Amino acid sequence: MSLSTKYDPSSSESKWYAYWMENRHFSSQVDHSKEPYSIVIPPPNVTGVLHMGHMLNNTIQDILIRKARMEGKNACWVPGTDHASIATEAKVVAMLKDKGLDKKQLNREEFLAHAWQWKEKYGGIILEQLKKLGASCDWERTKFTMDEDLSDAVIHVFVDLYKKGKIYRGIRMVNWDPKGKTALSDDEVIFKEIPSKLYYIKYLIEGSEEHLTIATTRPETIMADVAICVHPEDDRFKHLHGKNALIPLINRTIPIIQDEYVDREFGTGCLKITPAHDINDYEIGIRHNLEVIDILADDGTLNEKAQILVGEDRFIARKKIAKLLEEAGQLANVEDYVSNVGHSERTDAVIEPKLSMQWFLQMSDITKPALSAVMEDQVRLFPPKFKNMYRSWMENVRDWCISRQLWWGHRIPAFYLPNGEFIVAYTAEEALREANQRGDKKYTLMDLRQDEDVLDTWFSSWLWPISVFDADFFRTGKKNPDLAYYYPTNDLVTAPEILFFWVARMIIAGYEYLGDKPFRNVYLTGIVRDKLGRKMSKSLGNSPDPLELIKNYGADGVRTGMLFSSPAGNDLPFDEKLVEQGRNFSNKIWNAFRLIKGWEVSAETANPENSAAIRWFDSRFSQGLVEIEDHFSKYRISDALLSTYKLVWDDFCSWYLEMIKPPYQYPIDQQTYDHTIAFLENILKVLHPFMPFITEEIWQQLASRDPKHALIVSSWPSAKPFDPSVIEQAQQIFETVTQLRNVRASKGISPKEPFEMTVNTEKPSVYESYGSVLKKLANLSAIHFGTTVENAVSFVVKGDECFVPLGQQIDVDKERESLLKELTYQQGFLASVLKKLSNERFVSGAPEAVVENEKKKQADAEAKIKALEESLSKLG
RNA sequence: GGGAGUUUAGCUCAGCUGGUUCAGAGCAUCUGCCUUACAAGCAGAGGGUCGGGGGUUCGAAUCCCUCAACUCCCA
Repeated sequence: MSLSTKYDPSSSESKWYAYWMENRHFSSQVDHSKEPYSIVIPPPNVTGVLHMGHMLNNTIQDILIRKARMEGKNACWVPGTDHASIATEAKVVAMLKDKGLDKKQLNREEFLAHAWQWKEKYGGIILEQLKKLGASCDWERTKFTMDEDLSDAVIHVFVDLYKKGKIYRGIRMVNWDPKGKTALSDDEVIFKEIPSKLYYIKYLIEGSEEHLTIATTRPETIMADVAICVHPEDDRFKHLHGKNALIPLINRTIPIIQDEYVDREFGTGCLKITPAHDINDYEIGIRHNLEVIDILADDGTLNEKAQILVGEDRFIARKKIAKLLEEAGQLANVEDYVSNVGHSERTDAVIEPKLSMQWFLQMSDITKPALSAVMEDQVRLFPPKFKNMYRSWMENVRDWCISRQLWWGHRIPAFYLPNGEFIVAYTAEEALREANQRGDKKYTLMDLRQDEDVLDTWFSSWLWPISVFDADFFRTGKKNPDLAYYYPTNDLVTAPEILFFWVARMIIAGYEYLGDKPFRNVYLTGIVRDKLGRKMSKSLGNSPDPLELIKNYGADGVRTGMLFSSPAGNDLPFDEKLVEQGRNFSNKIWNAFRLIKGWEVSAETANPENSAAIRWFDSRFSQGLVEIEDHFSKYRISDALLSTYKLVWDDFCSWYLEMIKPPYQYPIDQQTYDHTIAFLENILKVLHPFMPFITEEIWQQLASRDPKHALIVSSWPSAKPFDPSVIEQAQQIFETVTQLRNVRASKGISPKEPFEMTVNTEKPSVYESYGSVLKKLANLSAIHFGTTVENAVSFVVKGDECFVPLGQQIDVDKERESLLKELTYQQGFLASVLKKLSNERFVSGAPEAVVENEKKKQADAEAKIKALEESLSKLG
């Protein structure tokens, strides 16, 4: 036989993936004779490359989809990518910069041409990488959130929600990057501790000689002040209520107001209110109906509203104004201070809070069905602990800011007229028509100016479970056959960090547009961390390269390795050891196959001695399968894998194969061989979702099969009813074998030296049917039945007393000691059981089954004690 | 500041509505083996009183209170 002792994954992986693709095993079409089972992939960014999080996430999806496929369902896993406005635009800007091009020199169309070029070149990389992992997506259905039809869907939804009155424009404070001249999302802002100064500035109270002093880190913004705020309960300032103060240098009058927001302990207890340049001040400004004065231009210089230092950069202005204040005698003091300052992830510029006009989706009503769907388990979260988080978010949700100051994305379909009015319409033509119906003025397309902003990426991906099947639905309002058949999808597998950003919003869109959930179950994976518990990230460089791992350990090894320690919702502390374990498991399976493949089959004889082993494994397999199915039904994928692992390694390899294995160079009988092949085939089926490549490889080597009978489309095994006593009996034999091996190991006797064993039992038939097994696995030369043996080591298994005569090798004192130890334990056990049973309140209070169980324990313990006492007396 | 979660063997985790002397699994560790399927392996063994304290109960890892540590979300 030429099979290597080591499984080599490299050749079979590409071979079988190509085979599955060629035979279109991943593809799915509407077929009403079959139950649909669908999953939509959480679309990775087009900028993305495969990282460990994707590996975990997509492995789980692939396991679910492969199992469903084998269960005869019409399994459809839709892949795709999302356009990731911010990340992609940043990439493209960086790429242009490398080419010596500045985004500012390009117009929108030119920039987008570059962006699409970039997308065509790099956008598919991550999907190709998923294939290496074995992902059985229906690639013919691959979608991209900026595909023409999906883009149309987004625009239709925007128009629709606007017409329903759910989308509005409003002012909002954004993170402004004065260097990049763009707004940033909160995720793109990095906070750093920066040493700065706290300036104490004196403001004159109007109509008096008195001053009050405020402390600020941003003296350059005093020209934008609109009030001074004190705490209403603060006795130090009660006499100032209702008075006004004068801003230093420019002498503008501002009111002194009271608000509980003020921290009396911080600084002087007086707060200057600058709504245009601080989010908290902005909110106070709204509460007190204050005006907003914005003194900063987009590039971070002071504008004419500042009145002084116009045109100066904000940091230079800060120094200059401190000097001016000092000269005017209005700077009381300067202290060193460390403040937490937001910086742009990309330009490192200090972020400026800036008010700007944005588009919002009103969330108060639209979220209601989505909240109850999860609370009432229409959509089930795994693990369910996330329900709490989900609820608190949905109950306190704020309106969703859906506009972004970028070019790459879905451009907002709002068209402005020269008079400042705007019209939301699907196309410019429609907007024009409406504009001309509105009034007597006649406009042309040239008069319309479309909003410059694009929509938040989530505003397209929230439609994903609908639009991948039927993007036209949003236009036609009629479901196409795909949507009618595959929606709602079955499972969604994603990370808890985007439970709100994405999952909740998909549920919202599902109910808003189809009146139904987008998926039944949401499996939330953990975050893959390194050994030190840090999140894996490119900047830390602590993430292994997934493709490298696949190369070294095989895709099957990596898949199982990742799952070994990955219960739903728990973080996964990644360790290459896990992947090694996965590889070793592949190897174990491979070698079991090598053993079986190497057997010569003799047609003539059946070997009746193997029938007990066959009967046992048949039962054990069904038992194991029930356990595995149970784990799957609860989305405990990791536990399902571990149960499979033990079924294969311990039960099939370590026990079953050892039991039936013929001696070297002897043939195996036909009957045992046939059963063994059938067992192996079932095992391959159960393993397939976890380890698709090696199982298909072995499956195809076991017999020549046509594509219709490939493992990937074979039928999932079903558990047969089994007799638990078969398993119990085998368990007894296995324990006996272990005890016998233990005797050898503890006494330093070679496994090659045969033993004779005498058993004192009431059920000799068990030992008779497993006689050959016992002899083979424990190297017994004979099994006798009897009640006593001189000079023997003895042990008790389930009430049966076993003796192994060892002649001179036996140390009577040691034997007695170990028997006594066991006896003491059993007596203690019995005592505790009896104590319970003699307790009136236990017997009357506990359920009958529990009491019954205690009585059984009593009987077992008594039998064991009796056997042990007998053994002791025989030791003399 | 508000809310949630976690804390069980060296590591990662199971332990459902309290009931076997209940303390489990995998990995790691230790011992002995290259026994012709597999040293990426085989056989055997050791290891925790369930974060601390208190309570309820015939009985608590499991329920309640409290303290502590860690994590996350929101502000």
